[in-house]
Amino acid sequence: MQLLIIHADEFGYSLTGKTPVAEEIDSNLKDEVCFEEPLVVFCTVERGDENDVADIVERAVNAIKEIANKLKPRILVLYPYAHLSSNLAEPSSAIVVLNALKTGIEFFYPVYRAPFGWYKSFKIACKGHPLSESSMHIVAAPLLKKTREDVVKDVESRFLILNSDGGETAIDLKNKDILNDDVLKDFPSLRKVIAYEEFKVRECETPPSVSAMRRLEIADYEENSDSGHLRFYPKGTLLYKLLSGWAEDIALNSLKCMEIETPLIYDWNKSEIKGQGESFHERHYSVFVPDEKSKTGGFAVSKEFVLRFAGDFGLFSMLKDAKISYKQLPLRFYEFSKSFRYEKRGELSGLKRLRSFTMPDIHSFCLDIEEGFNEYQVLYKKYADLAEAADIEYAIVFRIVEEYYDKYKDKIVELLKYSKKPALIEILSKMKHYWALKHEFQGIDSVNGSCQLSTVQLDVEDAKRYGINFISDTGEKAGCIICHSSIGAIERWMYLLIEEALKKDIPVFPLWLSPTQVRIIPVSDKFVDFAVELKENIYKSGVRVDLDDRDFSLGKKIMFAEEEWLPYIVVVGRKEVESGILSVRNRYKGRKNFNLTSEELVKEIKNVTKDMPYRNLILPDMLSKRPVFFG
RNA sequence: GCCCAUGUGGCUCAGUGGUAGAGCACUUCCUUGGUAAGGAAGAGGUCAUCGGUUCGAUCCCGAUCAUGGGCUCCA
Repeated sequence: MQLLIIHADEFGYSLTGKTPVAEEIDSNLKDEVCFEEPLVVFCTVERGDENDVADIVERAVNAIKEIANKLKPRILVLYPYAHLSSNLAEPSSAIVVLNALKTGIEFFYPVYRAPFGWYKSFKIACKGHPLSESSMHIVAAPLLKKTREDVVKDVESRFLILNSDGGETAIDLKNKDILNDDVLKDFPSLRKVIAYEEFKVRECETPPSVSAMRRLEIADYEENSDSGHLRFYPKGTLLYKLLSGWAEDIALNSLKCMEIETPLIYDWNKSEIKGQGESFHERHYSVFVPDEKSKTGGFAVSKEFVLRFAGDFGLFSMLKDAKISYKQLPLRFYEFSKSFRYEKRGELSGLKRLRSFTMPDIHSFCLDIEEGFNEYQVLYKKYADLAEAADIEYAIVFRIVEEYYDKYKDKIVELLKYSKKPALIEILSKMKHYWALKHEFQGIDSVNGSCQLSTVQLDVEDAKRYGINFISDTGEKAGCIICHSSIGAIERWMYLLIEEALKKDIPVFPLWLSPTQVRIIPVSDKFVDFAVELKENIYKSGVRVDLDDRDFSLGKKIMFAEEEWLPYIVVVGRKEVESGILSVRNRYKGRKNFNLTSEELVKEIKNVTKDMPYRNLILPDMLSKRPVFFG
């Protein structure tokens, strides 16, 4: 809310016509009014003010009261004035706020409110003394966290385990013995998540991926950046691109989402941005811009931007302005976006917890809960497919408001059937956040820690809050049901892929994600020509293949390949040149050697990686041409 | 942010109140090999940074920064 307050000798206005948003006024009211010795409060209600009318009004009333007490005007004139801000509230909510403000002021001062939405001509004679003019920007308190805690205080939750056959077992999370209960005996992954998330059981070990990500030349710390911003070497970049490619494929080819791209920085002075920031505990990066008017340099005081801390801003802002008909629903959008959160120093951890991370987000805007739930199921299944394809350990946790659980339990069971897993269900006595229902796939690392990957949230409130409406079949505005979802941060997938590999005796990535799929090692440089030809042939079939042409002994080159977790190692020498049969070491089969032709090898690889994204190698395929990034 | 631990060549680590050492990697040479380390030589370090104590600090003390763990928070 923006206020311009003027202490005047005289103030008068007359109505000259209606604007399209004019409020109805009492016909008895005079068209022309004049006040002596008033305090005129020009007031602009801004978008976001309606979120917490009581708070914003209280603040405005206090500010006005403070000035009025000093100046002792005869009357206060509350004058709706749209021109103090470029970020106006909806007219209907502006009227609500203005009326509340009038009521608030009436308690201590006589007040007159000019009509909203009329063209008016006005005359004002400002007194001109130092206190006679002031302006102020009233924003809601940064108290959201507290108020949320207050809201959450009387939300009760209970937990149960829901099986894919619909069977329920209530569990008491006050009692740690549940971890050894028979209910969890057959579901070790779910047990780990409950232990880690609910009982805070910690192994106090460093996840081995923290050093492995560097040793494998996937990711590394970047000393010239801030903590929590990593650099990715070519192998890490390939992993990242493959995972992103998968996310994109789901979004664009399978779900036919519209893809958008929105800014990375947003105006911190906009109330909707600030409002969200507060719910993230103001853990954002601030971006200041140079003050162009300043001759001595420095930053513009009036401008502050934030690096976005979630992916929703751009999309929501775009849709707020869009004209949407019920006939177009559901609408699906995809955005691949980097988010920035200024996490506390001690919260950062390898690839698990970063200050910048990448989220491929899918949002579906739906007609009603039914349609929302259909979308929910579609998204859930896609994300479950990825978790299976990436071959990582995960468990499912649902969080649901009681009434929705009663109504939609069957649909959840359907999803659990699809996943062939049970889930931990948290049932909330009432709404705690904007969602009525959400689930998380909790990935599990090699030290029994867990972290959230994919999530889908059925949001029944935000559309109203952000003004995302569609026109219904009766021609009225209605709020959408929003399905928020993300496959999860790409960096976290990388984290869990490395962790999952390290749980095994012979660590290895899934073939479709292996930076190099086949390594060819000539026995000596006499066989390099043959090896190059073989490499070219395999490469043409769409397999990531490279060739170790360095001057190391055979044994050493094998060792290097093993340390890189190479899935297939092909040694070529005189025997292979003569017979055309390759000796292939297969890491998925206990590093045993098999005799295959190159066609059979390609066929096997193609078969295993069927339907998965593919990208070419993004490193030189001759190892002698590759720099050593680490070690 | 708080508590604990760590910081020595590109990597993994020894070591000492009198300014440093190994293995690997790197460069050059020899070796032309059959499934986890063939051989030799060379080059590489203000011992995280800044202060303090000391005749003298990489070592002792303090602060800062970075990394890991716990709390808190979270995708």
